[in-house]
Amino acid sequence: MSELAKQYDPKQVEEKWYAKWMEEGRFHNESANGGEPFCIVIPPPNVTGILHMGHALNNNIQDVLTRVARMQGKNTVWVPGTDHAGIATQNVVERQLAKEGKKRDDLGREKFLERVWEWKHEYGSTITNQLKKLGASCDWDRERFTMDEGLSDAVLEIFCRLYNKGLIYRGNRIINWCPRCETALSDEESEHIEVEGALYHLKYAVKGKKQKIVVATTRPETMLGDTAVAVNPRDERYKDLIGEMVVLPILNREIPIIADDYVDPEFGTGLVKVTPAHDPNDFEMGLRHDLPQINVMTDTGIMNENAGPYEGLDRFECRKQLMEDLKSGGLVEKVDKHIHAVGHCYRCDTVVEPRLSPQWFVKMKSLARPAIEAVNDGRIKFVPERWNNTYMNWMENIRDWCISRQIWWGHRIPVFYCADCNHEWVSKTEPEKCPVCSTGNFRQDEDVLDTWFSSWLWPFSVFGWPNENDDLKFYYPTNTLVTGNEIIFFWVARMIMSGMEVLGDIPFDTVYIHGTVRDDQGRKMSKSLGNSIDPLDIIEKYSSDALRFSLLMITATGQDVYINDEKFEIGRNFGTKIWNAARFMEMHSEGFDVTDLVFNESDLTPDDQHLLAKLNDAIAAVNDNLGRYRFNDATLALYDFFWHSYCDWYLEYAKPLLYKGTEEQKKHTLQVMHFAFSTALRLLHPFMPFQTEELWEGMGYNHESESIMIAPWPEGTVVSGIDSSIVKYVDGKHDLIRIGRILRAEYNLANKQEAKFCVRASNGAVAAQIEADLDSIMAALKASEIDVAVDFVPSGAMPSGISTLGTVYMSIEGLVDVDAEIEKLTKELSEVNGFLVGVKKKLENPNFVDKAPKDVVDVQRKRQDELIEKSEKLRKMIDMLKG
RNA sequence: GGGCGAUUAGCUCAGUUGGUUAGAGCACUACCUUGACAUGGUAGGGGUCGAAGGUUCGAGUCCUUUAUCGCCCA
Repeated sequence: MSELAKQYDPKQVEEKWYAKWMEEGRFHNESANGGEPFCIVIPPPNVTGILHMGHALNNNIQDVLTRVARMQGKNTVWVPGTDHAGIATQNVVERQLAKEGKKRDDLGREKFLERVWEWKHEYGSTITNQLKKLGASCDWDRERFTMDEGLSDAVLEIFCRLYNKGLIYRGNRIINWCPRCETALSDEESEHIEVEGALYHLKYAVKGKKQKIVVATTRPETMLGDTAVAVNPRDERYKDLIGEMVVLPILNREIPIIADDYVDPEFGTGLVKVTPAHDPNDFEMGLRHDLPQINVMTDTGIMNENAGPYEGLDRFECRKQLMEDLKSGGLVEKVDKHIHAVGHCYRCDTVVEPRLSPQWFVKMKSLARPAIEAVNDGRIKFVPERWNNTYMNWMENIRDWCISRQIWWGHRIPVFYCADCNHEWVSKTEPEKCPVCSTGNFRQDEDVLDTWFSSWLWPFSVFGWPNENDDLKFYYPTNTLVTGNEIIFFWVARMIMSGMEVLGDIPFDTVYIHGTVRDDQGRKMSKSLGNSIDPLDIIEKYSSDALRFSLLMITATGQDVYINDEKFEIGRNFGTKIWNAARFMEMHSEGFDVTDLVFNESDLTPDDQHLLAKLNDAIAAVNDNLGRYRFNDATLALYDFFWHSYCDWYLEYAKPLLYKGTEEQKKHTLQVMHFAFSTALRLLHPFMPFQTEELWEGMGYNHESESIMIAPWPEGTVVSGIDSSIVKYVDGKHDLIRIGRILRAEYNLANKQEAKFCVRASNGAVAAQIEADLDSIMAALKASEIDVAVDFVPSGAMPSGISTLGTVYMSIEGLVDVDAEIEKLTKELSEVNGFLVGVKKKLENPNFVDKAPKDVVDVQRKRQDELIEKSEKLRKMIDMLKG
């Protein structure tokens, strides 16, 4: 046993152990080692990312699951990695270039990609290094990156397979376009945010009539691309207008009034403008009515030549200018405030422009079917279960996935076009010639794939798919996927689909969805709000263990977590408590052999049994709660055991034995203590890996296993032969001690003052139990003497309280100067009564009650109640003393 | 508009299948530097469980209605 520092120094300890674990290869495993597999794949963070509290929570949970499985002896692998975050990373490097006054086009595609790789090599491991600070026991030998050769191969492979199956196609459709990133986005990447906009009511003239009609729109600038006006065919108001032409203001284009069921007669005026090139519904309508599609904007959101006089204006500038022009032409009926959800780019927050554009899509319907079944029949379980609904709802209404992006950083679409014969084909490798006409005159598609098109393969691509191999066979399907709700659609659902499609099997059996980490006002942590709490700061200030333990303790299953700095004191204080308990044991363990913790069960005292029963309970609680992903309850059980059962009760019980007991008693007590402590330490390890390892070594428990990481995980009942009636007796004893302490507190006995107690036990058996156990009770109560009798009758000044084992009396004779106490209390009583008279007088005065502010009156009422109570208490005490 | 979640102590939250007196941490009050620990100990105050109705021997928990807040989808 080495000597424990008086104060625990987490910084040095945490660094030391992580390095050592790495060095000893404790995180690594492989299929060849056999056994029962346990595997988690990390939700790969953005390579541009820096660790935030959400990551901390997410990885904490994964690490707990991983460490438990490892201790259970499973062949455990937690695969780490990052994704290449196409748009985000490209943005970062473009910003870098901008500082040099350059654009990506200045470099060209190849040179630009070199720059991105340079950036990746320099900064790309920021987040993985931060994960190490958390204590994440990832198998770093298996670290993957979605742009790695192997994973890129998987992407091309699946693309070709789906293309050849007809599940990938190119189509000219309305997609979400980010004018800042200049790329298409998938529906999921356009975040709907409620904004206060306006509903503009515009007047269009009906051709050949004096009549003007009014259409309502939220995006007036798209009017320039209108090719029809639509009404509901059943709308009586406009029946006569169907088939007429209207003249589009400004451009004076003549467009028809059409009838379509899509139009909601209740919305706006019941007349809507139709812009097939800029709205998905209008697009559909346009197809039904064979309308022209007029795109009025460029890639960067500038009005194009179709916008007539507005060409060259930014879309929002155009909106302003156009409205002014219409207003001065008397063509605006009104402008109403209107709150609506507007799509924003999830990478740069720019307002997304729905826009007609040729893009690549994945047909999702047939992929979704087996994925729906897998969840429906319970092969994949969501925890909490309610996320099933979210998943199902999305899956059952799934739309095709736009996978092409007009950026450079990513997997280039492996589609080739022949310039001579127009043949289009896919190839994983760079082709030499057109397979149809053999010309070398062909080109590859310029676009790259959505980043999620690589991460949806993650559970098997990390194991080398499409190459068949033992690791893939052994670890797939993986076990638990741990993630936040915000990527159920982006990632979780798609992984299930790809897994079912490619391997015909689920990618994981459980999806645990944890909550979002928020600040203490419930706001999402964000850089722009400046309310982020950096996990690294918390580690610096408290410790990684404290961060981990606190975070799990305050995170109820699936609920959002509200945090502030102070919450992490929970974990720090808990760590300190355990450290000091260990130091206490160490102080008394000189000459004690920690390798011999086998005690004779028949020698167990009531308190021993009570402690060991609580240990059994804690083991059951931790295992049960982990099984149900109730991490907060698991940590609470540990907290309660260490702090209350172990420190508050057992350690205090042990003190007299260790200080004054016989050698036999000392040895026995230490055996029980070390047994319980080392067992509980193992139970705590997944939650506080560093400190538990430090203590495992410091206390000398490493004779059992070199590292606590691989010590056996406590399961089931670790001590048998515990008599539940004795455990119940000790509960009663604790209650009795509590009552005794209340008496001491009520009479203000100083700590050092010993008091005489009497217990009228509820029956003879209990009396005998107490008699046999008197020393420990006397120590806990600082009693000079305890009389135990079933028929005790108090005499003199003996206040009492009722405990489950019987009535407890405390003699205050000699301890309290009765006369002086009576005098003191009487004085206090008259003072209280004086106040009471004053308050009553006030409250009986109707002027006061009616005219004074309610708050003030309430304060006085409350004060009256308090004074009455106090007065009665004092009178009782005085009577007792006079008694 | 549809779906989901939340509403319990001053604050942040637990409360599982309906079951004794509704718990924890923080904060607060009093006392305590005793021999592990003041990042601590002992004791204490603090709740009409958002509102209304219903089912039940019994409701924080189940049902209905409703209010407020948040999230997702359209």
